[in-house]
Amino acid sequence: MLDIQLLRNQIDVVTAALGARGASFDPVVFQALEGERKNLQTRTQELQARRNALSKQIGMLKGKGEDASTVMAEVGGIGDELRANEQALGVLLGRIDAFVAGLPNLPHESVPAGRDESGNVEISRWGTPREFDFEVSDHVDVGSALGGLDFETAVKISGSRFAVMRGEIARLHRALAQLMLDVHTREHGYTEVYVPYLVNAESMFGTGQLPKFEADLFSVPKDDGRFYLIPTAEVPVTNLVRGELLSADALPLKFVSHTPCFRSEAGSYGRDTRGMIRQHQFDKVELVRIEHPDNSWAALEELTGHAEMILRRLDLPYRKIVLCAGDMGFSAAKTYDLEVWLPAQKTYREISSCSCFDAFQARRMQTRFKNAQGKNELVHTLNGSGLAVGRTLVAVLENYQQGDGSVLVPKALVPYMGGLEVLEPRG
RNA sequence: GGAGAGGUGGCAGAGUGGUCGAAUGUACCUGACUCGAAAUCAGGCGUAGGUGCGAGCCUACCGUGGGUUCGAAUCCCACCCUCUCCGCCA
Repeated sequence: MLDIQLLRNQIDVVTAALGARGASFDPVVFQALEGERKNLQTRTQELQARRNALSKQIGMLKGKGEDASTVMAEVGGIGDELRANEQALGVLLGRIDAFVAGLPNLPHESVPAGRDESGNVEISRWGTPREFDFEVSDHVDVGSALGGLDFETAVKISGSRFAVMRGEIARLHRALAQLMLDVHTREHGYTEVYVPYLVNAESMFGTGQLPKFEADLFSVPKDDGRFYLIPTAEVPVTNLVRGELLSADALPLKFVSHTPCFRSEAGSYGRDTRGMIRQHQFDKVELVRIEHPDNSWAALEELTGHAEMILRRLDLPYRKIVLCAGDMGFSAAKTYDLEVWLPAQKTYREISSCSCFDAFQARRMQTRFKNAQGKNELVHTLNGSGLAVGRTLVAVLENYQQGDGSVLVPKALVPYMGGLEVLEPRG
C-alpha cells in the first residue's frame, strides 16, 4: 500500500510513477475523495467535540446532584446529525481505503522504463549453453523415458496442469529442494520455517494478492469466510511479522521455506500447456527478508545472488534480467528475474523472481520497528525464489540429458541421491 | 464437538456507566549521582488522523463488528482468537 501522505502531498510524483508502470490512476478522483473527506471529517469531529464537552458537563452536574436536563436536551439535538456524519465518513474512508489498496507500488528509480516484458533489461549471463550432438528432447519426453514423469495419470486424478512424479525423478525433485534448503540455511544464513499452506484473507492482503488478484488464487470455504491456498511461500512467511513491532536489532530477519504453491493460472489458457513449466501446484524454496530500510536495496542484490548460487551449484546456464516498470508485480518496487537455459525451447525461462517491496507490504501488514530515534518505522520486505523446484527439475532434465536417453545427476545433487550419478531410461 | 476462563499500552497488569487515553510495575529515553557502569532519584514515554507558523488544541482507537445511552474499556448481541478440562484424532 502506498503512503497516503505521499498521495496527499506529492500526487504528481505518484501519478508519474504509476504512469510509468502503466497503472491506471486518476488523481482527480483521489483528490475529490480527499476533499470530501476533509469536510466530512472536520464537521464530524466538531460535533464529536461538542458532544463530549456537553456529556462531560452532564457528568459533573450529576456528580454535584444538580439538574442536567437543559444540557441533555442540547446534546440530544446533536445526535442525528452526528450519526449521519459518522456514517457517511465511515463509508467514505472505506472507499478511500479501497482506492489506495488497489494502487500498485511505485517503481524504484533504478527500474528501467517499459510497458511490458519487451522493456526488460538483461544484466548478466552465467554459464554457456551446452552443445548437443544429438536431437534434444524436452523434459516431458526425457522424464517419461525415465519412467518418472507422468502427466496422463495426473489428469485422471486431478486434471490438466498437474504432474505425478515417480521413483528417481520424484527423488531428484526432493533432492533439489534439499540442496536449496541446505545452501540457504548453512551458507547464506537463512532460518528455515515451516508454515501453513492455507491462509486467511488478511495475510493475502498483507502481501498484496488481495483484493485485486483473487481470481489467481484457489480457496476453500471456512465458516463464513474462506482459506486461500498459498500461491507462494512469500505469503505465510512474510506475514509471520504482520502487526509486529520489532526491535531494530532483530533486523534483518532472513527466512527460507520450502512449500507447495497453488495458482489457478486463470487467463493463461494455452500458455505452456505442455509439461511442468506452468502448473496449478508446484514446489518452491522461497527466501524472505525483513530488513531495515537503509539496507533493503543492498539486501535485494544479496538475495538475488543467493538464488543465483543454486543455479551455479547445479551448473545451469542462466541470465539475470531486471524487470521494467510495466512488467513488475503489483507490490514490487524492483524485481530481478533469473532465467535458466532450456535447450529444448532454445531460450531462457524464468526460474526465480527476486523483489524488494520497500515499505509497500509492511504498510499493509503494519510491520514496524523502533528506529534510532525511538520512533516506529515501517520495515522493508523482500523475497525471491531460491528456486522454483519444478522448473529447476525441468532444467536439470533438459540440460543433463544424454543421447542414450539417460540423464546425468548434477554433481551437487549426487550426495542427495544416495550416490546415484545417472538416471537410466526404463527399457 | 461439549464445558469453563479470558482477550486492555513494547511486555505484565488494574479498571464493571461520567474529568479514563486509561492506575501500577517493567522496558525504553533524558537528566542527577559515578572515573564509568550498576543501583538509586527526578522527569519523559502509545498509535493514527484533523487543525494551526508554532506552543498547542481537537477526534478516534481498550480482540472485531453491531447495539443501548446525553456519555461505554465498563452494559447487551454476534463473531474471531487464546487458555484449561472432556471427547475425537495423525
